Amino acid sequence: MSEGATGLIEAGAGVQPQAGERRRGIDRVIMLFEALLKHRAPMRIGDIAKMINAPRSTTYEIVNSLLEAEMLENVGSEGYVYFGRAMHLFGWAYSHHNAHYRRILETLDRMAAETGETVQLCGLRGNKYVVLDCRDSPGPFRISSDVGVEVPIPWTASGRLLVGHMHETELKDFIPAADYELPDGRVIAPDEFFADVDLARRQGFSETSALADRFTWCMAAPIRNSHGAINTTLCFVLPVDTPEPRRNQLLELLRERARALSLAGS
Amino acid sequence: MSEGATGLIEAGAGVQPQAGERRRGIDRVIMLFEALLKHRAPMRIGDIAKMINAPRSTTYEIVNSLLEAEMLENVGSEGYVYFGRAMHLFGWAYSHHNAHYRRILETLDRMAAETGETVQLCGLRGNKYVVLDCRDSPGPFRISSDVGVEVPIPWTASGRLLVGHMHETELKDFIPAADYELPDGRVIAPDEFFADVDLARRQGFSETSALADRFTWCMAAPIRNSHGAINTTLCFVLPVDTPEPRRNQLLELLRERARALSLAGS
DNA sequence: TTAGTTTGTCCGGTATTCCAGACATCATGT
DNA sequence: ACATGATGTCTGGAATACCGGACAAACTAA
Repeated sequence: MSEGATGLIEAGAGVQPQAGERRRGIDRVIMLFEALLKHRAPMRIGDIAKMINAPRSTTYEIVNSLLEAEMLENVGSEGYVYFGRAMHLFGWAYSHHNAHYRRILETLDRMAAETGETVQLCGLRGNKYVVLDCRDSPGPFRISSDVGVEVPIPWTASGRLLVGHMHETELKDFIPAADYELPDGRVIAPDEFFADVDLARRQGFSETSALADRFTWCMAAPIRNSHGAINTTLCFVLPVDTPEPRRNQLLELLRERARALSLAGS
Repeated sequence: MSEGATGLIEAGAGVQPQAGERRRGIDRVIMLFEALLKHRAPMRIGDIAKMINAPRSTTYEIVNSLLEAEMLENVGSEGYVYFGRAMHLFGWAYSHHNAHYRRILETLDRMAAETGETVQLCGLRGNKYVVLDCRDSPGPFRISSDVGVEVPIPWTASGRLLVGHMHETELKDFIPAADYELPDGRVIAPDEFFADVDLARRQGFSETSALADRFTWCMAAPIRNSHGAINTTLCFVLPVDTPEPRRNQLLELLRERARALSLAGS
């Protein structure tokens, strides 16, 4: 247990400043992109070098190659770089290459329009939960900037569904111990979490209230791929004080749409 | 003149099968992504190797690295790979990192909803024109799959605006001679094109009818960045037989919205 | 001014990546 | 049955990509 699982993510920024290790250009590139994603804002080359723990000269060379390929882009007056136009095209290609994903995005649009609530598409990335796309409620000010930000699985309703295929022993290895601690300091008992996962699997949806955030009620329903596995979830993010009848109505809609998007019958 | 400009794009697929040339991993990665984008569908590793002219063993190693980073993804039963989830997140980060781009996308949504027509956001990529994003008209069946596909500049209305900052001599070097030939075999006289570019610059918009496609009328208006340069264009794609009054009305809307999105006053 | 920090570029050497090729499997066709 | 071709893995060796470090220039602070 403990945190053996994090060992997989050796590219994690910052840690292990062990010097003198030569690495491949490809690996540097991957680390660079993940660092940029984590930072979520343009960075200067020197800072990138520090963040991915690479020599400055190497970083310059890599960044220049990527700039030329438009995978990175100069932003602002001097020295800052961020993702470039090519990335946008690659990402667009990813999200439209199959009819399935396109249908999911259309559903997202429709649900947001019909209900006026915040709708999200969620998935896993390594051993963390991420929002893959979202449509924000026009009402409350809730900025849609958390797409791609990694969040501990136990903090989320979707997370409980997305790990539904794992046994308890696997889960213990998979989820870092630190991830059971909520942002406000409370700690979720792992056994309680495992029970939640089990419940979510049996009832085919998951709800959390005031978990990662004291003011939100989250509900998630699974989208299954052609093998019946859960790749992504559909998810409503509601104000906690949403009246129960409306919650039930929305949950019904959510489950129906998620079922319609799933590829395999039971 | 002739086609000296294409020399810049040495990563262009297929050509120059000269063997025995060692290349950096980074360059292989870039070529791989561009090949995938051009192909617009999942590919097998062996075919990728041929397409980017790399040794098979090298290609396997690179692909596996990228798979692990989720920049590529296995698709289908066996052996096919395409862009992965990480690409989607990187691309999302690109298109949302600044308020400007977000406003552009919202405008795209609004214009599509208001008019029911096909709206596109266009830009340059190297010496080609590309659609960066689009909202399709619900009416005619026009599939929105041309985002990211490179098209010769002279085929498009937007292209005439996007090269407006260049002198005639620059343009001659910049645009490959072959790009003046339309898909149906007609050839645009370069001088005529230069005159079009000049006209577009002076009147602040550009229109083409039945150019790249016999059945469409395109109109484009420039979005200027804070330096007054034209980075992207907003564009309507209409049926050629759209009545003139409506065309004028749409053109007015287009110019107004594009102006509102531009950052610098004149 | 001086001293300190950061940026961008360049260069020589070596640790390593990338390449060529072999090999076992599997699929397909005749 | 055999022949053909593609897939995925592995290995040794040589070309070179990456690294450390130096350098000039620009910027800041006192």
